[in-house]
Amino acid sequence: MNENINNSDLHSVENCERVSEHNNIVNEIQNSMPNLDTLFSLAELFKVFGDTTRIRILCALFKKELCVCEISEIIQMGQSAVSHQLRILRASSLVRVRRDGKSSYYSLDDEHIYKIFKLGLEHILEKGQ
Amino acid sequence: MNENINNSDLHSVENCERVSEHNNIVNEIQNSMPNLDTLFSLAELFKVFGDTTRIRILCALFKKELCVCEISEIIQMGQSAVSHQLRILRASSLVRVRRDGKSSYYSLDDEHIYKIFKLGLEHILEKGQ
DNA sequence: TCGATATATGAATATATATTCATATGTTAA
DNA sequence: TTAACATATGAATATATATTCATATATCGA
Repeated sequence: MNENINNSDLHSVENCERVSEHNNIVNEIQNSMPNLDTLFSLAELFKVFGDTTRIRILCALFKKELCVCEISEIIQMGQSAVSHQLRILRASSLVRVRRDGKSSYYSLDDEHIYKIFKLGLEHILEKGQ
Repeated sequence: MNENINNSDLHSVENCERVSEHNNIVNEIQNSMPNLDTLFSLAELFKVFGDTTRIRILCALFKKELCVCEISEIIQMGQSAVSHQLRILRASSLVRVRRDGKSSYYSLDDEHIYKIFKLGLEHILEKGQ
């Protein structure tokens, strides 16, 4: 958790050199920013994308709906690990499940995923990894 | 690190019920996926977005170039913490620095950031946080 | 040069989290 | 109902990482 904002721990960074502008700039930008809850949720979402196993699962699901054991084989990871990660993806509404007999079939639950994925790829292609 | 793929540790998930299709599906999708290095880099990139402090820094920089002590005040975090996070943002080519006298001025280094940010916001608005 | 300011960074610590193991739950077929 | 299969999940462990503290580096003015 990185939400432990503790003013008393802050170093005494009062004002830097551009004194007159300084406070105006700080206030202006503070007011323009989304509230902390929103930014926290946003970070939580990207955290879900920030794991190779989950990225690989999402990427596999771009093609088609898959059951857990198929995902497990495709990305060469144990069933348990895959299930745990699918739970996280479910909790973020990135995938949905459909039960059919003994199997659970997972599919993407959001049209933003592919776009985010693609923008990320463009960034690393341009800037290098 | 989550790259320790160890086949010998995998459970004996050989085939699920749809036996005939199974191997074809697995192969087809494995072939369609970007290589592991690319997906690893992609996860690394999103990991950078997956922290509230860094998201707040990026969000502050949407408005204008800022020096470290301004960022520190805007997001109400210590100078050291901010510097550490800026280093990570720099390493991912998400921000760039310009030195001017005693201050370092940071700005966004990528036009994808805002788009990714926006898509993420759309997701949490639709799906709830 | 010296002191003040701004930033950067190594080390330590606390916290978060991914994987594994063991096992529970749920489903189907015999 | 029992056995086999598919998936889910709690607990433990190992690893990663965010923040803080102390301190180093860099720039400027007196």
